Amino acid sequence: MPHTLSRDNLTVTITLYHNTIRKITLSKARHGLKKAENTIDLFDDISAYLDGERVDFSRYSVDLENLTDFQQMVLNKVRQIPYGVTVTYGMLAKDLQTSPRAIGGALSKNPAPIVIPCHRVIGKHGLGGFAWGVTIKKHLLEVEGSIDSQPDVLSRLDD
DNA sequence: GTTCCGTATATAG
DNA sequence: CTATATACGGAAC
Repeated sequence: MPHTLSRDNLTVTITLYHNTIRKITLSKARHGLKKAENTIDLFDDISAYLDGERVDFSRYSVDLENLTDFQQMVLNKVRQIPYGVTVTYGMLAKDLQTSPRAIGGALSKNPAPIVIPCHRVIGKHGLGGFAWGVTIKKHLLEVEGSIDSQPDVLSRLDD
């Protein structure tokens, strides 16, 4: 049974298994949906994060069991990217001896956005993709001060 | 600005 | 195994 937190036009749902994060999904909040069950620590951390606090999510464990070795390698690497820092798909590819497309493919399987900060991986030219919509990716980067903040990003665009 | 190709990985048939 | 699809990058036009 997933927990839901909704604020700032952003809805976060979290599925836990014991003390491990199974899945996190992000979406634009729909009208009328704004109940928050802040029953776990992670919600406090995510809420603080969305307030612009420099939160460290490294203490949380994420279930990567059903991913390939390659995908786990990429995601574990991405967890090491510090707050407010962005790298490109190409930089990670060079580091891991693979191709930028392969990096993107692995990131698209990220089960826990924010906790595993795949939004900090961007294209050399544009933002790149984001499984939950590039608008949300842009929002997260603005929260961290990585790109210039613009008013009400999430309600401006669709996906 | 566009289009096209090389690349690595995953998935479907 | 072959074909197809990618959250890319770079060259060429």
